[in-house]
Amino acid sequence: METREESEGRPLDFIRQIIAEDLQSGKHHRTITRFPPEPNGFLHIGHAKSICLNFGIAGETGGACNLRFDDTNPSKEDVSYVESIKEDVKWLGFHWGKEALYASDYFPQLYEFAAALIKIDKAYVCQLSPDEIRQYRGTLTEPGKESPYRNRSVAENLDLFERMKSGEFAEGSHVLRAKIDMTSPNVNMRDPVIYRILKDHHHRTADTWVIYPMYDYTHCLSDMLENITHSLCTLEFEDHRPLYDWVLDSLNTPCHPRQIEFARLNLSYTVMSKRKLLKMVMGKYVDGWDDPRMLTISGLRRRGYTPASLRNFCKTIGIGKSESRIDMGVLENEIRSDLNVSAPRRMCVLDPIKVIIDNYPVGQVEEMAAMNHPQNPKMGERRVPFTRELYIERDDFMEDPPKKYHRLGPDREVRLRFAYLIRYVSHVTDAESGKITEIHCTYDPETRGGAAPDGRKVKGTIHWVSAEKAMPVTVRLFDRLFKVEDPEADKNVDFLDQMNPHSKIVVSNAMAEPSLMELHPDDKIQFERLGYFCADHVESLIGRPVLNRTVTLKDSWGANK
RNA sequence: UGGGGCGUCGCCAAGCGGUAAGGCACCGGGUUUUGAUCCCGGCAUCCGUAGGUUCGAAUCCUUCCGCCCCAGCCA
Repeated sequence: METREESEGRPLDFIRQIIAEDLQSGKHHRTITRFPPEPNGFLHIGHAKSICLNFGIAGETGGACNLRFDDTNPSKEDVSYVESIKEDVKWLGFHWGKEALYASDYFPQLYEFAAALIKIDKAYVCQLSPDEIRQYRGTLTEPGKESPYRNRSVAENLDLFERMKSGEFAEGSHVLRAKIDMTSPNVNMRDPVIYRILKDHHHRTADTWVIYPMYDYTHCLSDMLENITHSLCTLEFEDHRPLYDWVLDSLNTPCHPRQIEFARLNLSYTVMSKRKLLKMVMGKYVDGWDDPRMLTISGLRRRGYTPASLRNFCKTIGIGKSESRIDMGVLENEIRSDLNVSAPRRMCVLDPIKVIIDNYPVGQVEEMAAMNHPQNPKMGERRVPFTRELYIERDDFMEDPPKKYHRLGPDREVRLRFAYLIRYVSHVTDAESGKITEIHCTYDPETRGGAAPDGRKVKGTIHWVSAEKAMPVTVRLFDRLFKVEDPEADKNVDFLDQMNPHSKIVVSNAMAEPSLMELHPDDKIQFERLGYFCADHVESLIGRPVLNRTVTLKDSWGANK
């Protein structure tokens, strides 16, 4: 019973249950997991799920989690990716042992294991062309047939494999195959290729090797060499588990990790495959891997998400085997609840309309005290200058408002947050454009700070900024990258055609309160009534912030409009 | 029509033979100088389907249905 519950009383997922049992039964005394990214792209939120799982389990059970780069395909991999991956894992708040590991470090051992497989007649060099290999493999419903090279002698195989390694043969001319069963109903077991010739420059081993081991062969042995106890991967590898086990069993290794598969993460209104993300980056559909709209770790970081919010998100969605698509709202909810307690409040007007307080002295400036957080006085307050001419949000005035509209309109009185109650007098409309250019109001001097001595109620509270003292800032409003919940649902439509053309709106002349002068890159704030924003850590300077909208506030009014 | 998986509230997800947790969303109500936050309440007589076993089933057995993955010298 105890093993099913975490300290917080949350039930254990099926993987943690298995591990708890293994620990209790004494099968293992310490768990070692691993996070094995291929350095061929940036990490995304789906990887965060795996990272939180693997590092999380290690942390909870006093074990360890290795960061191991699965770098067996030099044609797709690059050092720049290993750097970004390390940075992202660290940023998420996790630590790997002594140093990062690389499958490529095991190439010499892997080669020896392959030779050993040949010696026990469980691997052979095959000279069928890629095309022929496919034909010989059979189909899902028909068995394959054996390669004519399948029954070479051990000596000949050893010689050929050695010559593959020495670079004697051309790419594609020879492969090493496991000798298993061409009639297996599991296609992965029909003599899978375990080594191929690739004359590419490897980011770590340079030109030392011209033969590279395949994933199925490499992964299990790497796990074994690192004494991994539980090898956690996604569902599509379920069919590969027999091969994982076959390699280790055939080599009779001293350690045999247990592979367990779980469902990968899908989120609504986005795509998660690295291939597709790469396509968006290369095709300039977004501004790079760390574009704030991207669900990459670096994109989310730049957007203003915190490590804790991502970790909480992963905890919330849980681990299971059923394929799911999580609503974006769940992710947004996590960052809101984090920023709600930590982000200082500020005021900014995105779409300014001028308000003139007719009875306020020209040239007078008052410094209004504004709390940095309504529920947390410890966060202190700042002063916001109030003057005769102000800006309010164009949305906060309506000529003919409905009853339920809690803002400014003809004959209405509203509160300017932390300032005064103001009453509508008149407004001016530009004859040509029909746009309202200014609104005249009067203020009640008795209501300084926003409270009416007579206790009268007003329609609502709106944010504002002094027209003279405001600082113009650039604000970017981000929205979901895709128009549809599942951009991959329709196989006949290119996912790129489903992108949301309005996912990034740049507001270059928003008006912010002067305290934003002090904002540092990466600082996170809430603009009252608008949402959470952060100073873009690439493009901001102190005194000249570029703000990214992380997420809007919940809006029960906008939703009913 | 080969093999491997999965089907519990709109979206996730507990449940492990004793009579359906929780979160998000949604709907009410209260507080509020952010239509935010916070608080209170509501939200599956039912667990893809049809049978069976049992005193008792979402949990065990069988049938059928639906969905996903696999035929890279990618991972």
